Amino acid sequence: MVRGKIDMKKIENEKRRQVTFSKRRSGLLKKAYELSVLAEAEVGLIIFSQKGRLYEFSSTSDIRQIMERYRNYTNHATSNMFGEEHIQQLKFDSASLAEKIELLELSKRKMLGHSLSCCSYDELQGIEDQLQRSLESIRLKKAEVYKEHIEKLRSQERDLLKENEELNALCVEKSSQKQWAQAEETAPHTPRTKSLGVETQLFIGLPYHPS
Amino acid sequence: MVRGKIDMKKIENEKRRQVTFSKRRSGLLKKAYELSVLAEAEVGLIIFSQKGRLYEFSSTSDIRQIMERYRNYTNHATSNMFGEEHIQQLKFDSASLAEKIELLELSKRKMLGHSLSCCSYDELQGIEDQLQRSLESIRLKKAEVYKEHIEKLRSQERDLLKENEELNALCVEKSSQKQWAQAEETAPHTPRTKSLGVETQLFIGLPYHPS
DNA sequence: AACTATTAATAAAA
DNA sequence: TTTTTATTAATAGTT
Repeated sequence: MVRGKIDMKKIENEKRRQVTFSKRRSGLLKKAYELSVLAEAEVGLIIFSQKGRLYEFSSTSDIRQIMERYRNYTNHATSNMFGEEHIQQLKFDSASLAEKIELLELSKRKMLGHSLSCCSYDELQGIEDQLQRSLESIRLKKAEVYKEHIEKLRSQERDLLKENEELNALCVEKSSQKQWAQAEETAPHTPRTKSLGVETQLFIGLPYHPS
Repeated sequence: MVRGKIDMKKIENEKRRQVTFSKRRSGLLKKAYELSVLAEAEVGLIIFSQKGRLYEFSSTSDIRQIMERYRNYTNHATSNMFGEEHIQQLKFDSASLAEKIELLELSKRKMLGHSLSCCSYDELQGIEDQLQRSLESIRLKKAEVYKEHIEKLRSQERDLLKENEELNALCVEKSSQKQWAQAEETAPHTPRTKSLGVETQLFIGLPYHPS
């Protein structure tokens, strides 16, 4: 290369080898950087010295991303479900979820009237307003549910009254058809209704029907 | 670099960038090779072009060896980080966090008076009671903050009045010293203290500073 | 892809 | 190691 071009083979002189490693290493890292910048390429470079020391360059924040891309590129068959990138993603997800929970819990505590020490007056006012609005929503909803419930009961009542009426009519009809009039006179209806089960109670429950 | 040294930033001209990528890529690969030979280093180099094409160099037969070595080197402590068990754990964590968020968000929506459709009457009543309690907490806290604020203002007022008094005394003293007696009599001090607002007090209070 | 002017890299020395 | 120096290598712009 320079000033006495050297053979392209291992430098046997340890000192010289060490120096050359040091210089060329930084040159290589620099060139890797330049390529990634100038041509917007994704470059990952790993160097282990003879002594086992690690030097690296990555155009991305984490060289593992590039290693992952390499893995996907070379054998996309092997799903990357065990790739480090995937793990990093999962960790990141967990962290952001945890953060979200933190915020939600604080907000909830404040809504519950706790952890208020750090609140400014304005924030307190904001929470109060929100609670007031919530209370209104809740009360409206409650009234709505209550109304529905009443409505349902009324509707049931109407149905039952109607059924009752029909049953009464049926009874009257039957007794006249079969000409049990005499028997009827000596033994009025009451005993008959007495032994009826569930149906009967409804029958009894609504005697004051106006119609 | 050469013949019109270029800025170390992305080359915008696509053609030029492509050419530079090509030239520098081979230069980089060559240098990586030379370093691995001369210094007997273990070198792994991965390059992805902008179009996603892969170029690589490895001093070993398989760059994965180097990637593996890298992984061992960087997280020898967390050796089990690629175990399936660990991944399952992370997934489980994420899922339970997400579930927790779901619950918190629903609870929050209810507290905000939304998503009430699915609530029973009793639940609505419970939320109302809670909101009512929260509102009380908030109002107590608000009152407390308000009181503190008032107290602070009062204290400031006291301090300022005191300072004012001292300054007045000083003025009187000075005016008599300087024999301004006549001017002082026609314009007495009182109007000065009368119209004090918080900011104004400081503003007005200091022009009379003795120094 | 080849050429060439010019800068960058670096081997050797200090 | 770092700096200096002499020399080659790399490469930007051009053809």
